[in-house]
Amino acid sequence: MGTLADHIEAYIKQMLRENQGRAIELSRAQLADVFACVPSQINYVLATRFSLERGYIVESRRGGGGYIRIGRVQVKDVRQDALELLGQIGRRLTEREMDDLLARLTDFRVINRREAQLMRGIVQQETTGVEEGKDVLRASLIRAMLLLIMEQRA
Amino acid sequence: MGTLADHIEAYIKQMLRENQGRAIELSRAQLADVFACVPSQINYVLATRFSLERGYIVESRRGGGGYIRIGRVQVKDVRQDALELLGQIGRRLTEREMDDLLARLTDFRVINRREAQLMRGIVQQETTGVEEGKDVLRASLIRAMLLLIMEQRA
DNA sequence: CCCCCTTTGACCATTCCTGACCTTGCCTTA
DNA sequence: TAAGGCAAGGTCAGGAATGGTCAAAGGGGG
Repeated sequence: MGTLADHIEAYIKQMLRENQGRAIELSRAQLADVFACVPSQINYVLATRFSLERGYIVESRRGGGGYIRIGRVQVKDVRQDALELLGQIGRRLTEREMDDLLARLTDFRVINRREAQLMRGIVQQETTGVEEGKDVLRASLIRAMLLLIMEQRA
Repeated sequence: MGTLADHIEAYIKQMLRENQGRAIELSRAQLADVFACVPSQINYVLATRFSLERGYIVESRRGGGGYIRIGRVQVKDVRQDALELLGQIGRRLTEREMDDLLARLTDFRVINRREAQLMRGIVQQETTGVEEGKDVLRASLIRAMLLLIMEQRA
């Protein structure tokens, strides 16, 4: 049930939860030791699961006393933030951008896992077979569905 | 009662039953091995027998640790009619047809007035400025939003 | 015989994991 | 205080493990 990367991701998120969402600090080498993997695997996890698009901020320093600090982007109101993100979706939205957006909204509890999955499924269905403008259609669909969800809950 | 596709379909449905309807996870290559067929046959079965319209959600991931997850969308009987209506939406949907559809759905209390109005607004917003394929986009948007609403209520 | 559903296979795309090599920062010591 | 050493973390490219797509061939019922 999951790759090494998934487990490391879960481990870090657990740490964040235990720290009430405040930023945590860790050592790359130590974490790699915990999971018995090469240190660069940690970078892979950070790059793919804790990107800015997904709502995380990662800073680090090299050299003696080096560290990696992971925090979440601060938002006053998640709903407001979500609306802004929606506004920022341009005319086009790639699959990756959609995944990042949905992951972020899920992490921030704007939508739940099931809704995210469903939206992915619907977009999948509506875009297969479409030749051109897949990204444009995807942007439209995601905007429509998210707006609908958020307005319904307002 | 006969084709390979039918057997694979039955096999997957059996797995779902045994798992009490909770989502199951499988490996495309392994399943193909079980039935001694090419992996893409699995995709065929998924596409033809486990579509959203039929009440299933399929998500997958490629690469190492890849998987295919199949879950059920819960649709109550009340919504079954609506789902059929949805299936009847063709590739295109004029504004007039959309209005008729929303009116019917409102009459049958599948959605309420506010939701109908909201959907109209969103469709309006997403289609203004679009030159070609407005009806196609409208069909897509309405299908997407209705599916979302119906599943949320399941 | 024709049409539609099935089946196959060649080719493609994505994700993960590792290891070699690079950069940065601090500390010790001549 | 300059040089060298040690202690972090960063980059990148490659290989392996999966799943996806699409067009063409196959086959069975009307």
